[in-house]
Amino acid sequence: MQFTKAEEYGMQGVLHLADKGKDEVTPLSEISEARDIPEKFLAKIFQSLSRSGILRSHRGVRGGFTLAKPPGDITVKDVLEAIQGPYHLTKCIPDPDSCARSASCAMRELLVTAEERLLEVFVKHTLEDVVHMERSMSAPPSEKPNP
Amino acid sequence: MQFTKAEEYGMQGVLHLADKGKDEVTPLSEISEARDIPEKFLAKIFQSLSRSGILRSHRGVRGGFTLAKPPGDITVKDVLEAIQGPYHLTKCIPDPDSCARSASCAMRELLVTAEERLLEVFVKHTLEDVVHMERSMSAPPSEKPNP
DNA sequence: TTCTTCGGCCTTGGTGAATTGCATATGGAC
DNA sequence: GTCCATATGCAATTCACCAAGGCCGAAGAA
Ligand code: SF4
Ligand code: SF4
Repeated sequence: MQFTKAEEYGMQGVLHLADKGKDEVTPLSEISEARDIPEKFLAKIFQSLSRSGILRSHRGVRGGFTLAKPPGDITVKDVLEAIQGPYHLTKCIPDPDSCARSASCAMRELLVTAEERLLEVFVKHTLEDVVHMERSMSAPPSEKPNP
Repeated sequence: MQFTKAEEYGMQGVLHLADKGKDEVTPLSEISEARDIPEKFLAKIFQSLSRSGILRSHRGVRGGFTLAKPPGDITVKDVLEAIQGPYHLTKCIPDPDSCARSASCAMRELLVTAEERLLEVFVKHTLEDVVHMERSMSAPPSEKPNP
């Protein structure tokens, strides 16, 4: 990365849609206000996500966006990579020829491993998982009932 | 990250020292030439490493740098953090107050996990390990003896 | 003393992140 | 069929930081 605002906002926006159900069309203005995201910025991010087939856009009055697939079929990695392209700690990882030293570079081996560990976390969680986590975090009603 | 040039160069430089043995004083000029690193840039990086107690500097004729500790006592993470400060995917990880949403944000939980997985790799490998890997990679003499 | 090497500070150019603005296209509501 | 809300596309701006280079001073061995 670094984890950019675009990724941050993009995830928030997609989670907002996932939380509302797959087929509820929601305009940018609502998401922008609810999650406190600059509307024009979010528009650009959602365009990337539409083109990647993660969102579906609907123009015209009462238009907006919906998820293109069920939340359980979209991983966090799908969203992040749709926003900022494939993530790599160094360019020598996807393209060993970019560094003359790569063939005998031990650091590169380490970086490949590190990158794998990082991405594993994002691959193994779908939007459904995250929404579920979010709900259980924000609503713990039986924690300490009033005496 | 992103993995910056400073980290890249810093690791290369430190590995060069580790490869030569703990107590061999080596000037910037040699490292700079051997590993193809801009000398002034490397100088700045090594200053940070000196201040962090990873390197020791020696001024004057036949001066240079040495490791301050045995290579087995220095982890890759030590070096990387000395160069660019503590690594965090987002600022809400070390400082939850920086985001109003942090208390009920599931993404943050995911990011904490992802960051841990990434750093584990850097903590578990010392310079000694990496130098050892490097040697075994660049010198496989018994792989295919001449017929 | 002298020469070598590091130390600190300041400057520069370049790149990309994070916005904002405006003009255009689309399609549902009426 | 007209209107208006909405997305789409492109341009431009601002700002931060990375990468590098230059200059002079300090330290220290010979
Ligand atoms: S030196 Fe190693 S880690 Fe650095 S760019 Fe080259 S191959 Fe990659
Ligand atoms: S929304 Fe969640 S992940 Fe993003 S900064 Fe706030 S706490 Fe961190």
